[in-house]
Amino acid sequence: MRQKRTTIIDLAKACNVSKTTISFAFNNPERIGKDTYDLIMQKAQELDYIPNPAGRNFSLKRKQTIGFLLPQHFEGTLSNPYITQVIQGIGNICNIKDYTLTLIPPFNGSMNEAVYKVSVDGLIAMGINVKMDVVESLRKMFIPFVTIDGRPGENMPTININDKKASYDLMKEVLKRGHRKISIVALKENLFEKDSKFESTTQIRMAGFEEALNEYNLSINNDNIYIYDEECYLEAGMNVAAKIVKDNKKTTCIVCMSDVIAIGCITYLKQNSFKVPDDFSIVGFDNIQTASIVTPHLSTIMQPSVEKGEIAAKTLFELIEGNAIETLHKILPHEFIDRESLKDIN
Amino acid sequence: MRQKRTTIIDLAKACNVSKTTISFAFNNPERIGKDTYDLIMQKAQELDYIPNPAGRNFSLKRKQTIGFLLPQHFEGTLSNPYITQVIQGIGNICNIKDYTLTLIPPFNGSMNEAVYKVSVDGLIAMGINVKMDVVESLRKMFIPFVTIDGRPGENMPTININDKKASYDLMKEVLKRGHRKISIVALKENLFEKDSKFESTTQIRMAGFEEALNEYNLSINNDNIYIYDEECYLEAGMNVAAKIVKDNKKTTCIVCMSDVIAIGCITYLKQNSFKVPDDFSIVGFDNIQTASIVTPHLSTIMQPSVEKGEIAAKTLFELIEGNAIETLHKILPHEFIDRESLKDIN
DNA sequence: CTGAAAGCGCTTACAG
DNA sequence: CTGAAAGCGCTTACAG
Repeated sequence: MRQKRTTIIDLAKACNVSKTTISFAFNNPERIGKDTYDLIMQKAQELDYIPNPAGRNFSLKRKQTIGFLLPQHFEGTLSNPYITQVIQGIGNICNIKDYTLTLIPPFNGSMNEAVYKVSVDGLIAMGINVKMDVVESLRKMFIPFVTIDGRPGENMPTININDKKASYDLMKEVLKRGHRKISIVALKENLFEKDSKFESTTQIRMAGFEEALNEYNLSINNDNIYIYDEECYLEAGMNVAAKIVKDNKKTTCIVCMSDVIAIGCITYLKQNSFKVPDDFSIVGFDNIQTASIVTPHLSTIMQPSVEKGEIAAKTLFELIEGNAIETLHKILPHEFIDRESLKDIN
Repeated sequence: MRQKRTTIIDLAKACNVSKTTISFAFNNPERIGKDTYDLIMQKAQELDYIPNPAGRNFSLKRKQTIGFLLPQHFEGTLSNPYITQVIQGIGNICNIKDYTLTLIPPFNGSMNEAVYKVSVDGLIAMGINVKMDVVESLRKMFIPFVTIDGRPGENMPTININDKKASYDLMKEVLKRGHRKISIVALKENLFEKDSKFESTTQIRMAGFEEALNEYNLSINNDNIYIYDEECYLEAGMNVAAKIVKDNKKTTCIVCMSDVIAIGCITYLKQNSFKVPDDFSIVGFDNIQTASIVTPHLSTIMQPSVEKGEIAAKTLFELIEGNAIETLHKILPHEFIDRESLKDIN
């Protein structure tokens, strides 16, 4: 076996033709003579020549890949089925376009550094805001991008559900069923959102909760409403349930901003001989598959995660191909799914 | 705002220096004078210059990304938590190396075509065999690669558990508890394995099952053992459970090659008022997180999925960096996890 | 401390 | 039908 990969020059020499002709053989065979073509293909076989996509892509000023900016490191991102499903959706479109999907973790904690070093035709991010550094970098680099669960801003395509309404709907259900002592488990803000000057999804959902609470003369600062912040892991859900039990505030319902956390709560409570929903009602957010597997089945807000990814990717490809996009800020439907974990205590 | 991305040439002109100097400013600032450096940085700001990683990478003959060859399209791959965890493991190492991870779906159904078009420093694949086309292509392209759950072959690093022993252990437990009428749900072979001349993980696990069965004077062809092939989806698990019920062969235990399928079975059976494990015992394979969430908790074979990914990635980076690797074929430990879904019927 | 030039592996407008 | 040459955006050995 040879020592280095065969290049177009090696093959050109071996065939006594120019690089141009080799290139044509592989990309526009109709432009060259049959004999030349046959010779080239035969020699290509002999020399194990496979055109190097890196060279081709560089010359064509494209990358044949789009990027997905992970909101956190891999472990924190891929352990959340909601995000995994968004990635599935993006992937479905990549499949159609024969593109690959580059997963981009923060480079030593910084999204912006990651963006600097990355080579993609376009980018999808979660939860970014027009005013963030990343957005400015992306613009300087002329990299098209769209954001999922980010705040709509000028000239930045976004895909969202109506988070405020969704969380309002969720809390409203909880209140309708008679719950007045409520523990809210919010999402710890991610890397993008650390900067408190930006409105985050967490904050928006809080506003939705508040609106529903107000209708019942309650508010987030009320003595009966308790707030917890957690990372989005099953274990975090178990820990927060332990805290809630220990705090002993007579909470009747735990409202989580994520199914993963809600399922963690259920798991902990069951392990510790509490009855769900008799001792504690629990609701979640996202409607991941496990929500309908866990016992009791989790009542939650369904959001179309795969579709979010698909629409984001479709939009991104429009941008990459230089086409106009119909709607800059797309809002997808959500729905309260009533299963077993929310009890009517009226 | 300008119309095109600023290049090194634009900046060189604006600063009245050579491209070399610009390049040094960004990569070896100690090699140039302070004044020149300051000027360059200031102009870079003004002109929104960010070095183009595509150019840099191409020049350096690297890609700063490794690839993961998806065994199927995105949806089928990412909906399996086992694979998602392998990807997490790979990602953990990418994080350390400041590399991105490129997910590569088959290009119109062909892994080989995908490989042809892709530009990565190295590749991790699942379930490939030395004799496959992909392997030959990868070699022609001088792309280092390692395979997870593939058949060990010369000069191809592999990461596996001992699948034969693991499935033997699993079946042995089932038999020890008195089960004699057993339905086995095998994995439908994936793209890589379609070619029946290659030994697949499915086949190896079957051999492990057989070995245990033989010890009890049973065999796969025995009248009491029923074989089903299914894709690795929850829905497929539900369907196969329906079939098993309908076939009415007095099966007492369903042995699945994947937790996803096993959980699908449980879900179906519960929905249809069967008791697990009283009416049917069920065991799985992988030990995904949901295995300990579903009721009854699933007894299964644990395999270290995240670690598989991590070791694969570490090995790949050794290859990329031209270092020697200690063990060509790594075998990781597995373990039978006894939970609630396998009943002793002795 | 700085620059001219060659090179990374291709594509393609242009000429013949 | 085929080729010489310029170009994609950088890096770097070499010279001064």
